[in-house]
Amino acid sequence: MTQPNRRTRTTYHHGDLRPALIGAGIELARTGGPEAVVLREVARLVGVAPNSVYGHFRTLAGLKAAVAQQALCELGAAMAAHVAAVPEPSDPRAAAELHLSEVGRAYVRFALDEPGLFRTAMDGNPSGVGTPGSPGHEPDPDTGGQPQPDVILLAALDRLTGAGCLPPGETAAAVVASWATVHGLATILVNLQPDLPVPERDAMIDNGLRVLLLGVTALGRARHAGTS
Amino acid sequence: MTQPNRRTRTTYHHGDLRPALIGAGIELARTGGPEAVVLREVARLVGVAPNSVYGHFRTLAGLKAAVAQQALCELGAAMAAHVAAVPEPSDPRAAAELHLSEVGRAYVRFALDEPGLFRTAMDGNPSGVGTPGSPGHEPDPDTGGQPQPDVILLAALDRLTGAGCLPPGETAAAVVASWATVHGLATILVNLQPDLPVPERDAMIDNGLRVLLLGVTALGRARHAGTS
DNA sequence: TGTACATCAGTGAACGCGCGTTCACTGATGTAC
DNA sequence: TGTACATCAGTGAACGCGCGTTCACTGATGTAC
Repeated sequence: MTQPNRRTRTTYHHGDLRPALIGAGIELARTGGPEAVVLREVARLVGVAPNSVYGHFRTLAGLKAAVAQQALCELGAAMAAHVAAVPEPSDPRAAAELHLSEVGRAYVRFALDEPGLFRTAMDGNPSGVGTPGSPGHEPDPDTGGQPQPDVILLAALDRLTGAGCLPPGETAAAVVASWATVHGLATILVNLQPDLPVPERDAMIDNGLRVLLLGVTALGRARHAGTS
Repeated sequence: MTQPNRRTRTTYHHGDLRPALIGAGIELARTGGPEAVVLREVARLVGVAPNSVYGHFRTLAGLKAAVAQQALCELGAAMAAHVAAVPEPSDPRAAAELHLSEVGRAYVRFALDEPGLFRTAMDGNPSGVGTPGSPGHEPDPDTGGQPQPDVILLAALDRLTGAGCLPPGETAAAVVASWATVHGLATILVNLQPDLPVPERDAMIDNGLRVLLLGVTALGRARHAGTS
């Protein structure tokens, strides 16, 4: 947290300022959310004059966008790690269903573990995360090979389709329902119910994911009826 | 929007300053969200000295809380109005299902129609809205008889239970799933996808609500299996 | 009905603060010859 | 290998701003006698 400041540093040039600024922004965001990412504080943390930020970003907004992008990457990485750690049932249908469930759980868990980063990722990020698969969605260029949350979700749904649990024509519905459920759970628990005891909180997550899964898998059975 | 300012006003005393401050706060929140509710701007709008606010609120946070409470009331009122305007199918099961669906739609629609107020209502409002029916939830005192969003949702689920579409033991699951779906839809559309074309947006809402309903009604059929 | 006086509701001016951003600058670095 | 010089990366000081809050105040109101 304490970086070499001008006094401490031996070199005049920092050498790697841009990533250092983003890193400091991440630390501030982790603790205090997006509104804690303040130019002067970032510079202070890195040990550099406030205006030196302008050598690397045109404006504070630029730095904040980079920090948000980074936070989003951390979300993606956390999801990938969580999912990779869950053992696979042998039954392919059960495996596909559990997979979706755990992708969602990972999303919510990240929001709870890192509320500041979660809020930052969702802050100045109008389309960094979004409706995956919606028309006009072009892949973000500078993710550095990190798995993106929306890609992970889409993969989980593809797998469900492959296992015969979800008709291909209903991917859009499954995407939006999954996304809404997990994002709703996350924002409710983080912003509206931050002090909920852990058992209640976990029960909410379990219940939310359970109903989601029932709904998504029911899409296949209800293809004929027009319930909208 | 232009209130009598000190020049315009004939009386020295404003006479009704507290509600006028809240009202001005609401107007600012409507346009610019919670961060637009700024003490000096509120006072300016009402036509009163900045410090006069302290006669009615101990601090800016107090005023903002009152504004958030008011915004929440407007959400409840909008939901009640929307639901009242939807014609009832004669079949009680269909009616109950449509009812829940429309409660959810009203929630999302308010968020889209009044994004500033929606964000304000959800801002400094850790438990004004929440898990209805969760233990420790005491009714808010000064709602002035307005229907509250969580009460409306609970009523919709009760009705579903009455129609035999939802086992009583699964109310908690249905609550959290409904809440997460509609809150997720609302925050995604308002914060992350603000520029989505209307048809796509409406399709997302329809799909989200459709899957929610499938999931909730499936709770009855799947009572035996332990999918969690 | 008239007057003294406590209380109420709002005023005016000022405070200190931290912010984002701009300016002209300087120390360090690397490349060409 | 040595030196001139353009470029790069960060410095230091200052700017104007709008903010929330505090202070001592004053005009208006209502009640007791």
